[in-house]
Order: sequence, then structure tokens, then C-alpha cells
Amino acid sequence: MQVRYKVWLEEGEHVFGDGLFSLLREIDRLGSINRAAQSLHMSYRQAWGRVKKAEERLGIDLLVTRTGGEDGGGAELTKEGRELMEKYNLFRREVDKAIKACYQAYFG
Amino acid sequence: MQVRYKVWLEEGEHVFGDGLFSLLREIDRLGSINRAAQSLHMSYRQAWGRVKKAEERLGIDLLVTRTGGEDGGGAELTKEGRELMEKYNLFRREVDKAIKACYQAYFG
DNA sequence: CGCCATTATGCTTATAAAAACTTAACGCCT
DNA sequence: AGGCGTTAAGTTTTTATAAGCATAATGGCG
Repeated sequence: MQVRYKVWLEEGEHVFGDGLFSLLREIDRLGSINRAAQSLHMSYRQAWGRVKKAEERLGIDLLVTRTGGEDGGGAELTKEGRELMEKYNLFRREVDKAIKACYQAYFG
Repeated sequence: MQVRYKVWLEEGEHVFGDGLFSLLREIDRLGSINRAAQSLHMSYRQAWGRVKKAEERLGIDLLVTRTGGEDGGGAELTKEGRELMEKYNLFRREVDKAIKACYQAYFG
């Protein structure tokens, strides 16, 4: 037996979770939504849509994007986006540790 | 902004979570799957199926059931079922406290 | 026997979530 | 002007999950 869980942030509706975190991390690493989507085996459409929805609901921009140009365009994190990711990452690690400890205490 | 989560136990596949916990609690209180299902606004079919699947995957009986008789039949928890519920309940309270504390620490 | 409330189970249908398809626009470069 | 790789966004199709429908069986009771 093992414990599993999902955790996310809401602003009325779903706003930020592990999926978006991974996606933003790949965008940061690769410099484009398109390449990040490929790397995570999802469609560009889905990746773009998730970022857009989160930005709407949070009321802040997560990405700065460019279209056209020599490399076709690209995307990178805004300062606010990076800050949110850093906070979420720390939060996430603590949650994981806490839940695993609870599980050990009762079922381990 | 607020934090939300789901947590559950797996044995390869989903085995026990909040939904089943509430269902078993109502069965214990009302003495029948049927009345418990009505009380939780779900169909008997769904309630019965969830219990059955969990029993299969856990490899233990959660309920003792009777069909027929003066009250038509009924169901009650087995000793193993009651023990699992008690452990899960304690586990669940600690998880809730821990996650809320993590959230406060980073986003509160 | 026929009635009643229940367990037990297969089968079908609706609903929501994810994935996929399509088209437009941007701006550099040859 | 046309190609390339990207962002941008509407629309459709598929898939997974939940809900709902139908029917059999049980056993005490009037």
C-alpha cells in the first residue's frame, strides 16, 4: 500500500499545480512554449491554453512572448512568474515531506 | 488564493479515499448501503460498486451484508473495515493540518 | 402467494476532460 | 515574395469517468 495525492492552488478555480510548474520550468529551460510542450509530450495548444488560463485567473503575466524574428519567436518567464514558481517549489517539497511522514506514522 | 488537495491510498490502483470513507461512515450510521447512498445523493449502484472494488483490491471484506428479511436486508462494517476507517481518519486529520500549515508558511 | 426493502450486477447513456485539427499572424532571412 | 518556427486561438474529436436504467435474487410477513 502507498499514499498518493494531488495538491494545487485555487483562486475560485484551479490556478497553479504540478503540471503548470513543470511546464513553466521547461519553458524557462528551452525558451519557447512549443519546445517545452514537445519535451513534455503535450500539444502546443494545451500548453499555451494552460498558461493563458492561469494568467487570467491570477491576474498576472507569467510569460513574456515574442512572435517572428530569426528564431521564430519564443517565451520566457516574467519576474512574477519566476517568484511564484520558487515559492510553489518550496511549498511543494514541504507538503511532500509532511504527507509521507503522516503515511509512515499510520500505515508504514 | 487558497490551497486544495486530494489524498488517497493505492494498492496498485485507487483503494481508499475520502469518498469511500464518508460512504462507510454513513453505512455504519444507517445500517444499509441503500440508505447511505441516498443520504449522500449518489446511486445505490455507485455506492455498492465502490465498496466492492475496494474490497477486491484490498483483499479484505469491509462489509457484512444480508439480503431479505423483515427489513429487506442491510449492511454493516466488519472489524477490519472499522479499523481501516479509524486509522484513515487519524491520518487524514494530520495531513490536513500539515498542508494548511505549509500553505500558511508560503502564501498566507 | 404476493409484497417490500434490500443486496447484487450487467448494460447503457450522459457529461466532462483531454487531445487533436485547423487557420491566422508575426517578423527575420534568403 | 515565400519559407521557417513560433505565438495565438477557435473548433472538433476522442477518451475517461460518472451517472442512470434494468433486472434478478433474498427472506420475512400478512
